[in-house]
Amino acid sequence: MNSVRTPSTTLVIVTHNALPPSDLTFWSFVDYAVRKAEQELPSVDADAMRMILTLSRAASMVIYDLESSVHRPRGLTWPGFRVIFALWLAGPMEAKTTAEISGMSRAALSALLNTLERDGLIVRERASHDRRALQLSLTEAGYGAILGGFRAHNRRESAWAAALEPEERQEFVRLLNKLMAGSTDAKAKFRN
Amino acid sequence: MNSVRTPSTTLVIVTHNALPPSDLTFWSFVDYAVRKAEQELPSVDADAMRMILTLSRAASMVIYDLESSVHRPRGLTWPGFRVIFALWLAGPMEAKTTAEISGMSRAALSALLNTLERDGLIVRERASHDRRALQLSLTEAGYGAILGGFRAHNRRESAWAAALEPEERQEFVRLLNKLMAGSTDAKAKFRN
DNA sequence: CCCTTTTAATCAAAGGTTTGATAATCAGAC
DNA sequence: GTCTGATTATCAAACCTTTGATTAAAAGGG
Repeated sequence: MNSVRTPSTTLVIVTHNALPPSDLTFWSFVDYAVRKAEQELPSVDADAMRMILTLSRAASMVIYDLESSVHRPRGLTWPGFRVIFALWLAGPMEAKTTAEISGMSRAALSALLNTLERDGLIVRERASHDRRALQLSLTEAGYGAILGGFRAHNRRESAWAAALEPEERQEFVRLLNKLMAGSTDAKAKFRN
Repeated sequence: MNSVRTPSTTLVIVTHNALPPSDLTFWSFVDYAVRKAEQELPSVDADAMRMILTLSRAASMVIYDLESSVHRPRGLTWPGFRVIFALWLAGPMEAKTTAEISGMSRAALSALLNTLERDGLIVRERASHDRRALQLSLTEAGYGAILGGFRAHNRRESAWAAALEPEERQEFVRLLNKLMAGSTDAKAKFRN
């Protein structure tokens, strides 16, 4: 276990990258995992692994913070926020479009709309030109919810963004855009 | 609607940032949303908004691709993968630690373990030193699943990472780390 | 040693997601 | 016009997540 105990001192021998699993955190695990995977599986693409693991965990932490500190206290879930956010900025639109721009499948949106409609935030109406289609729009309450919710949301975004210099933020966005631009090459699978 | 039709041509007048909502995609909505929010709410911190929106959507796309193209076809969900991935690299450990490093609450892990145990991928055992605690470990099947699953996962990570130059990947990871380092300043809320 | 507090895990209810099926409507071919 | 195939929305089952109890065991103070 790399530790030697005497009556008065504890000597810990840290070998390159040891860190007892019980001291790992969600974030420090990234480093640990990449090193361990390289030992375990020499053929691993460690740079790619580190990049994607770091990206997914960072996003997870930011989103968890926004949802739990801003939206849940106001009675909204993260997906619920995404939907009324889209309706706020893009205006009334067909459900199909809402699903696309808020990043969920048509089936997931269907279920989510039951809650949003019950809570009086949105209205479902049959489209006039196509009787299959649904037209979605915000109610007054929905408009109020997104206005207040987004203000608080954006304040929290500011707090996060303050960790980077303005030029770093710009470079960061550029890199994310470049990464996504390559998604077609990577033949990535997208939502229905 | 900014478009004029003649018998032989269609002239589209693109005013700075118009784009009918029905043509928006999950990704192009980022740009649209930031511009629209600036009009709608002049006090918005647009840089922070763009940064966090871009981050969350990029991560969502990458994760959706990995889950739907790699893990679901192999019978694993994304959270299920995260758990056996952690057990693979950090070795047998207490459930509390597994929850922390795989990024879920203890309650969520409890539910997830029912599935993983039923599928024969992990074993739950009572810890000897503390009869409240659970000791988790991979079964042979679990080990096989993560080995094959991670190889495919890492190949897909490589495909994504190929969009950036090596130095860009490094800078990208540096920026993500800096962003997370600031999370304490931002007083972010973390999972239980 | 007993009592209180803390900690580990689970349960319960409500909600959101996935995949795969079903019902209704539209669009194009004949 | 009618039939066939595509499109829109919903449903159903299985699963994961959240918050807020509850149960059981350990830790600490008197």
